[in-house]
Amino acid sequence: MHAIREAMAEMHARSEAIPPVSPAVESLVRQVIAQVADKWTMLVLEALEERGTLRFTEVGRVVGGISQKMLTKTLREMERDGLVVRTVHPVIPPHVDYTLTELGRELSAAFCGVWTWAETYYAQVSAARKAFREREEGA
Amino acid sequence: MHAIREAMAEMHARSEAIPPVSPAVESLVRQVIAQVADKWTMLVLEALEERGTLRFTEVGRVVGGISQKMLTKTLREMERDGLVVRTVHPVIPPHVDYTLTELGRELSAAFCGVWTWAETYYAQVSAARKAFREREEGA
DNA sequence: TTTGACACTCTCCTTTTGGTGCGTATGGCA
DNA sequence: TGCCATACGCACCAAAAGGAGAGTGTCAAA
Repeated sequence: MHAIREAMAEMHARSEAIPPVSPAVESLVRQVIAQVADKWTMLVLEALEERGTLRFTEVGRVVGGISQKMLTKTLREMERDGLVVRTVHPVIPPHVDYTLTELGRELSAAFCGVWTWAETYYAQVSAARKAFREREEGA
Repeated sequence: MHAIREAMAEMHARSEAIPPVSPAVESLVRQVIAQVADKWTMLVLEALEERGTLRFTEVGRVVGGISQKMLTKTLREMERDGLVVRTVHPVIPPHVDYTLTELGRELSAAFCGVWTWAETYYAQVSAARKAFREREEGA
């Protein structure tokens, strides 16, 4: 009855022994990856990379299709992680702008490969999806 | 009263004019990015990249901390997108194994930069987070 | 005869994600 | 006098993500 439970428990237990680097580092890296490999983060990163400094609404416009709530949240997290600098000009109406830090620019460069992959292979991905759909419809 | 509504509407309308490439391609690329830039997808990709062919439970063990449900879902999506090949050996107990396709290997290579970034800069990210926490506690 | 193994599927439940719409401060403009 | 603009915060709600646990089918070993 509890076969799966035990199997999964063992799976998790044994997985501790597998990582080649220290588990603490591995965990941190995964945490960073999980938060950084976010759709909006990638999009904002790209917007700031190719446009330089932008204001709040400008980021939204360039990214496109993002709600104010998610824009705020994404920018806050990026600021917290040291990817962007938030500069507030105390004027009325408020003026805030966002710029990538060196860390942010490095990350953007790292993601460049993924963008290139997507642009190079998106046609192959759609083809694969189409074939998959047809296979399961035929079944 | 409807200032925000109008601002956002205009934001979305104008955003159509900004992308440098065709909007259809842009949309597809974003779709691909959004699905591929997923935590579990990245982790499974890496597991298969460095271990070669793996069975279902082996993938789970190597990735670590993933539920069966998410493992199934992630592998199915990757199969659908042409990133992995799923081979069923009709024996009992069942034996299914997963291997990266060329497309999958290319994507894995593309993500390599992000992994490197995370490993290189995770310490800077934690430092940034710590500084951020202290700043907001002090405020 | 019971049990375990694999690779799932299904249901139930909680957590997270994300959208909408409202409120806010205040100097400048009509 | 009163509305507009910016960059949010907050409350409410729907949808999706994700985890836990049980069930499945069949054969071989205990």
